[in-house]
Amino acid sequence: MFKLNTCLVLFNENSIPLKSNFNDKQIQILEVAETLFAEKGFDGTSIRNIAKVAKINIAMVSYYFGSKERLLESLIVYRTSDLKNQLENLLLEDLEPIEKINKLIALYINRINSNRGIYRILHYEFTSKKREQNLQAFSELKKGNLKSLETIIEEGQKKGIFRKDVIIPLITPTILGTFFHFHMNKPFFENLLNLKTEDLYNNYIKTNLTKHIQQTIKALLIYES
Amino acid sequence: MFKLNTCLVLFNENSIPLKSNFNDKQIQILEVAETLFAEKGFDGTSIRNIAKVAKINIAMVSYYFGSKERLLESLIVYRTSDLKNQLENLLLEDLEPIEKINKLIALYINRINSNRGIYRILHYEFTSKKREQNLQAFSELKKGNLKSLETIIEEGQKKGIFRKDVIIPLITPTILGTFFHFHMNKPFFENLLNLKTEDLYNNYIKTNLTKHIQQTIKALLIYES
DNA sequence: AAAAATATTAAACACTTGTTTAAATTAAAC
DNA sequence: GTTTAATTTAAACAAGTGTTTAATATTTTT
Repeated sequence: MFKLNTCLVLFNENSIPLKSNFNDKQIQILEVAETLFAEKGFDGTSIRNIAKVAKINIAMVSYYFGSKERLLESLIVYRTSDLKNQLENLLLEDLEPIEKINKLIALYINRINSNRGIYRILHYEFTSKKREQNLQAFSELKKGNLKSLETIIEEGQKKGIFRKDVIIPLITPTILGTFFHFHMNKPFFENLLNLKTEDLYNNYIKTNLTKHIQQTIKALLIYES
Repeated sequence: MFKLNTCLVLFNENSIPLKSNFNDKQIQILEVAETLFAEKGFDGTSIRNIAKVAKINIAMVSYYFGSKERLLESLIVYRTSDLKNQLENLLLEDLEPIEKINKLIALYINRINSNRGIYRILHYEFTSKKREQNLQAFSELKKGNLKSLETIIEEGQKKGIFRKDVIIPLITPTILGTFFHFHMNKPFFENLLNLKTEDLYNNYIKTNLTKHIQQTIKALLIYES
């Protein structure tokens, strides 16, 4: 009588995303959900809320995704499926380690800033034990990203450019945490730094904030105390 | 017939907290609310939920705080009222600038880590426009904290120890953001760094994470490129 | 064009939400 | 000890929650 189309990304044995076959209607729902989840949180957003904005019937969410929880899962898959590849391509480029780090930072910040919604959601919907099940795929992504960073830094250490007493897993928190904390306090910094328009705000992130993070990580990796 | 005791902190013209006169019952409710809000978010926590854990009647929240929203306001007041003083005392200590910075970082991390709940709540319940009203008092706190940091860094710059091309308002995001991002991804790092018990986790924050942040900020402030 | 599969709908489901009420209990004041 | 005030309670309130159902409309396949 009816078909429940899960449409999740398929993974092979090496967990490389093969395809994410969401149809137009699903994508429409996903993008509305992304906006609302980011604005008001997962629990703060109701299905009726999503349906109204997306101009669909409330039953369509269950029909296309099964449940609200699985809508969130699908959203993560939809948004994180190609970051891995981008990072792996960066590794292969012919650049000095510090340049790779700078590019990695710029890539992270730009990517997160233009997919603001989903990363904000990831940043704090997945802390509670309740959602730890969904966390599996996300955890794999994070491990892969860390591996890429590790490769670059170890390369720099071998060349004698980077110091060896840094705790590599803590560098990601510094990069991403700086961005998130800035963005989480958007109204505060808009006011403090006179970033009256959305353009000014985004530009500040793309230039000053990115530069600050690059400067910080470079100093951390190179400075001899 | 009944008295509605708001019990908010009183501010004088200089917005210095005079006293926060919550009674025992209110504090009991506040601390349960803090735990639950931090665990499951504001919207994810129901009054019945709080009442059950705190072993009180559900009407008591409205009775003592007026509403769920005002319970959150009270919680913020209850938890943030003495940080300002601690920072101002640090400024007066007779220490080298870099030592002051290190102490400020340790103070921040320790304080946030032992009041984990409320800061986690502040970190992401106050981003949505919806709660911007409550944001006023919190914004004042942040401005004060920034002022303290600025004083220390400018002192170091005058002494010729610190470089002058750092963007001071972005240092707080690096300090706090690093901690928060680490803490937000607790399950991930517990697994990655083998922090099996709560003690091991807390100890890692108190030693390694704090050291990493101090090392990072020191490098940023001192390193000449 | 007929049949089958898919998409969409409004209505109902059972349940949870924050808040209020009015009665019952306990504590304080006189 | 009686009266007044403060606290606590169970019950009810209207509104909102995620999900399911069965009927209808649309599209695709034969």
